[in-house]
Amino acid sequence: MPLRLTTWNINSVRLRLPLLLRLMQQEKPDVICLQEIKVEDGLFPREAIAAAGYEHQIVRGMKGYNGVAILSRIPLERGEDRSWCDRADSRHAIAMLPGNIELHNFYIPSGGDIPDPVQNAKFAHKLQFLDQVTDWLGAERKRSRPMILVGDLNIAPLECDVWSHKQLLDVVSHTPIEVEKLSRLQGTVEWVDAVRHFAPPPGKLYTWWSYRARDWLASDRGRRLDHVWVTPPLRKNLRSASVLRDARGWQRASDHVPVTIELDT
DNA sequence: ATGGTGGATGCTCCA
Repeated sequence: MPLRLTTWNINSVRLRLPLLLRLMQQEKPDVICLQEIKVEDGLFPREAIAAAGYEHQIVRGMKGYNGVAILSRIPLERGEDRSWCDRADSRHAIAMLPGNIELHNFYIPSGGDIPDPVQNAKFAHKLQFLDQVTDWLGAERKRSRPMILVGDLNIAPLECDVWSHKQLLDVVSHTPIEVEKLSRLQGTVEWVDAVRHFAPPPGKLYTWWSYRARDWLASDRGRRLDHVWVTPPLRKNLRSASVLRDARGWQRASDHVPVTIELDT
C-alpha cells in the first residue's frame, strides 16, 4: 500500500476543523502536515482529530500566529524541535516515519510586502531563515538519507508557478533573490520536487489564491507556494502528486489548498 | 495606482 501524504496551510485549525475532517474523509491521507494552525498546544483539537483516525499527533503551536502539526494514522516518532533565527515561532516540526523516513514540515516566513531586507525586517527574516535551514541541511544531512520536506515555503520558484512571471518579479514570493535562496536550499541534498515530477513545466500550477481577488476562480491569479520534496533514494518510490484545487472553493476556504503525494514504502 | 479579504485578538497585528 502506498503512503499518502498531504500538506496544507489551513489558516486556523480551529476555524477550519470541519474542512480538515472533510479532507480526511475525501482524500484519506495517511499523514497530514499542517501549517498556520494559529493555536497554542493546549487548545489544539486533539480529540476530534484522533476520533477521525489520526491518533498520532505532533503539535507545535503558539498563540494566534504560525504553528505546525503532523497528524498520522500510522505510528511516528517526534524528532528534535528546532528553532530558527533565534525565535520561538513554531515554524518546523520533524517526524520519523516507518521505513526510517525523516519528515520535515516547514512554515517559512511570508516576508512582508517590500522585497528589500534593509527596508523590511520581515523580508530580512525570510532570507535569514532560508540561509539557516540551508546551512543546517547542508551540514547535518546526507542525500542518501530518505527524507521528505513539505510545507508552505512561501516561494513560487518557477515561471510557471505564478500567473505572471513578469508582473511578479518584484513581488515577495517570486523575487530573484528568494528563488535563488530556495534553489540553494533545494540543492543541499538534491531535493526532488515531487509535484513537478508529475506535472513538469511549462504547465501552470498553483496552490494559493489571494483572498483579495473579487473572484479567485475567474481571475486565477495563483502562485505555487506549497511544496513536497523528497531526497534521491525516494525518487523511484513516487507514485503520484495532486493539488486539490477544488478546496479553494469550499465554504470558508483557506487561501491555500492541500497538496498530496503517494509514495511506495 | 490602489486597495482589495480574512484570521486572531482585544482597540492592531499578520498574511
